[in-house]
Amino acid sequence: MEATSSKAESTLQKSSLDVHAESNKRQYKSTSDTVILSADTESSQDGDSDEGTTPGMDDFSGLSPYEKKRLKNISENANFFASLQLSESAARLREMIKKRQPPESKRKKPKKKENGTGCRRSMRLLKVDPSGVSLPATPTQPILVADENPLLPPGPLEMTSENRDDNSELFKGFLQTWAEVSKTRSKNTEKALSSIKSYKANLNGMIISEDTVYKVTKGPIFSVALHPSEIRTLVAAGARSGQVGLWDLTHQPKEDGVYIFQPHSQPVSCLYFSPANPAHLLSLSYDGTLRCGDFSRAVFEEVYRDEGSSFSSFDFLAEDASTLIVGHWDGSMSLVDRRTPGTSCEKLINSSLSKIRTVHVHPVHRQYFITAGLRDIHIYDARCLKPSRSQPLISLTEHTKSIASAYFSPLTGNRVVTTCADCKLRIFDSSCISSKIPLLTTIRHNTITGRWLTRFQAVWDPKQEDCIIVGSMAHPRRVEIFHERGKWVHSFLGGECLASVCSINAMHPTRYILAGGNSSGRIHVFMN
DNA sequence: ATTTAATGCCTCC
DNA sequence: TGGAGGCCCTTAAA
Repeated sequence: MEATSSKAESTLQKSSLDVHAESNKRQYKSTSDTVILSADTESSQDGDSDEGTTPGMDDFSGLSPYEKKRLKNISENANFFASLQLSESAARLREMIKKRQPPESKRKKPKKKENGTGCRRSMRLLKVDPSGVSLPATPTQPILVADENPLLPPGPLEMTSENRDDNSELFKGFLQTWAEVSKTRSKNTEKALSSIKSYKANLNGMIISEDTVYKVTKGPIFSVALHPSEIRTLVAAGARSGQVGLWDLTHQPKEDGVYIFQPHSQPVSCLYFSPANPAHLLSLSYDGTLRCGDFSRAVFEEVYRDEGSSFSSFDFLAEDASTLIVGHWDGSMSLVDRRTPGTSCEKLINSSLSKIRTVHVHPVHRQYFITAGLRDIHIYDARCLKPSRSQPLISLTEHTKSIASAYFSPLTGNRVVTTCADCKLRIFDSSCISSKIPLLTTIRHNTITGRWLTRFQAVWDPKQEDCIIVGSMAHPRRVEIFHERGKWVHSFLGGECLASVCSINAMHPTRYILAGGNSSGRIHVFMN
């Protein structure tokens, strides 16, 4: 750091010196208009201003005393005039600095790299044809784009592993596990609500170890899904890089159980196993596609594509996963029917929300779904959606800052939990959709994750109707569970195994398994 | 004016 | 020594 600051200092000095030199030069020129310089002084002038003074000095030494004196006088005069206007130019300079770069004077790094695009943008978003680009950095540009935003073709993509040999028998066995375990999973037993006491006891039995922490994607994790299998522990993670990492924790050593894929070119914002067939993993992305990873066929099918859009969140409207609701960043929504051929469909414009971060379907009354936008929470009836200007049934408007998420409680849908940038988690009573949705509880919780960490989203434990799970900034690092009435229930602490912030968390629907993803691609699993 | 989104650098092994 | 891992403030743009 010392090196960089001194480097910056030296460049700063250099630049100011350059300015001085320039003004001096200018002064020399202006004096040369009035004082006629002889031909041999011209070389000294050039040497002075450009190449350094030593050659000029050598020339000086060869002159007569009279000429030396004369040149000295000239230069003294010039310096005098220069000094007179120096203050003026210095003031101008200060003003320029003040105007042009106030951050630079305060802080060391306002902005770093300025390539042709200014900021990272995919070529697709820029609407630039990758073959026909003409940018200054021609040789590096395609590599950069290939690294950061590889353009993925429409249609199905083969499951080709990014990290390991995907032609081996091992890989075939791996996929087979994910495809077959789905069929053999036991049916959900009675979803009886545990008492808080027994629930707490179960949570206390969940542990983390070196074997249950592993890096499964490159870059920050944006979404996590736990496979419903009760036999194997299978975790999927979606990353900002567009990667999807799959981890079968039953493999030892653990690196043998991880395969990484690249089904998307931009962040994977939402990831769910199909409730109808857990051999299907649906992934949604900012890149404007919704894909379905089919383990039995080793492909990522394209379910829905809208080139101009950026998708933030989706959910299954029908329990058979045939119809979906997709939320867009720009506030619009799409109804997707997977039974109709083609991967595009009618888009439903929603004028009320300027942005959608999450959508979630009511677990019982599946015609209702809830959206979290910039400021407002809306609840819609899917049957009453119109191509343009769909009116929500209910709006919650009490959030004062941007909302990260809103989810119905998993079994009855009688509660809604929201995560807001005002450092409050709110629980609402949504047992009566047709009337008011009263606020039940407010939980103070630091939700300011800063620039480098994925935002928190409080989610329900799918098997515990009254408890929410949320990441935390607290030290030592932890994942918290709160009761809907606001009471703290449990903190998942992992000592050396949990040394970072788990922003995105998912709990197994029937077992006591928690998967938390951090902002460097690591998954942390607590299990009993 | 206020809020949001952005994404580089330090530490440690 | 280099690279992976972890991560707040701050700042520019909206």
